[in-house]
Amino acid sequence: MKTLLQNIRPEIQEGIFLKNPESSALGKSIVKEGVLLIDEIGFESFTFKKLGERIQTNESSVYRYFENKHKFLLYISSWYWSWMECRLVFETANLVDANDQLMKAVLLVTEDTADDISSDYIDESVLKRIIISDFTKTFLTKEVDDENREGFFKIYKRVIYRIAAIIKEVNPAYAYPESLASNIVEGSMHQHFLKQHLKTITNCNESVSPADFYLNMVNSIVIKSS
Amino acid sequence: MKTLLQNIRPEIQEGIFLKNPESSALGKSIVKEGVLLIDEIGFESFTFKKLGERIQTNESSVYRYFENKHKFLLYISSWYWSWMECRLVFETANLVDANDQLMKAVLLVTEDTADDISSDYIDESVLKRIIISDFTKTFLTKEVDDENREGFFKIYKRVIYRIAAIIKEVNPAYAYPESLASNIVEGSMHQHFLKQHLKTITNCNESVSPADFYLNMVNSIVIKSS
DNA sequence: TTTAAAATGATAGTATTACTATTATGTTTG
DNA sequence: CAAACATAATAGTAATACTATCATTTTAAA
Repeated sequence: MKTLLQNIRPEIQEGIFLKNPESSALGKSIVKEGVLLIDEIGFESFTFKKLGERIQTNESSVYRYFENKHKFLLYISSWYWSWMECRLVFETANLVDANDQLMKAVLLVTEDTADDISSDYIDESVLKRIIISDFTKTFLTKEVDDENREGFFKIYKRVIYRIAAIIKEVNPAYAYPESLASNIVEGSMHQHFLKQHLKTITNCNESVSPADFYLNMVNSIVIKSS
Repeated sequence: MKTLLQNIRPEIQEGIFLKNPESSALGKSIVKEGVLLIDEIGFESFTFKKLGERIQTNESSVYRYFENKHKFLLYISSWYWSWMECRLVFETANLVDANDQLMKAVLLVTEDTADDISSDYIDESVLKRIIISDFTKTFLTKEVDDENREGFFKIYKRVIYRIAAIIKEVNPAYAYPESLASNIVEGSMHQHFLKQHLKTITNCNESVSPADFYLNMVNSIVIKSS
């Protein structure tokens, strides 16, 4: 499993990058160190100038790979969701029971960290922190409709469709499979954030994880009523 | 009801503004037109310079009321949640049954728009659109812990506590009242956004509202199992 | 009604951001 | 070995995100 996923290269939508960062050492360094820098200083303070200084290259070289930092965030987000989609496929493939598939899928998208699998150059646990804090910023913009049309959220949406499909299989009568799927994915990121920063408005803590909360939710809504 | 809420002035946490915008005509104009401008051009493109031009005042005058646009967003967010808290209190006060209180509370925080009540100078339906697109940006920053310590999210958290309290009353055995409350509030904003912009990953549309989805959720999770 | 205080307006200035353009230098590959 | 390509270095622009200063207008207190 480890080696299998290690060699998977995500297909990132045309238009997110100017030049494929996978195609060169500099490109990989931009992505790897960019992720670390965003984690350290936050997306708002992150600039290509600072990244250039960090990896001892020129600002203009970074601009040859990505138009701007928003596109960079889209790139690493697509990377993350592509990796998540892979894991969803692999880890539910061998499960015959739809209920088991649903439990596994919900666990995967809501669980704390997944350091069991790691790519050669991107630190997934750091990436996950960035996704929790910054992923919503990729679509909470005035350009969301244009960018959606260009397919920039395709992989993310595919993850939602996949979970919704399992929900439908478990309970075909349930009226809101897509909403529930998007609520679980987006909501679990929110609960992770609250657990770290606004602890009083969540029940998640060291002993209770967002996965517990959402597994319970899915059980009550989809499974028990079926 | 209308007149009652019209006269309510929200208490905004010390430190969010430099000078109370409620204290002058210019201050009110900054808030009123600032809300409209953010709605028109988006929070990312919004600047105090543009706002100054719009209301024919100087950029520096705007800076006398708010340190920066992040604080401005915090201000209008506090305003919104303060108004929501008021409505929660008023509209559940006369309900004796906890179940009814919960349904009403969930309806209030998740429903489409609430143009039944309007303040003298802030357009609530426009404000709600901004909250849906931009509220999460108030806390998805590196400064969230400092700002939380300063009480900048106090009113928002109070809204969550209130809903969580009703959940507990309806079903004291339920293990995740705060998480469910924060999931409903945050999640409904997300569903509203999806309904507008990423329609394929939600079941909400012209005929199905986020309120339907969350009322169903609450019914399955809290009420039926109690 | 005067006068002092407070609020606003106008102008200027700085550092940083978010880029684009140009040219030089190094590095592959056919 | 040369052409093509990638990167480095430098410079430059417009906009952003402010701060400071000082003049003018408004308001409120004596």
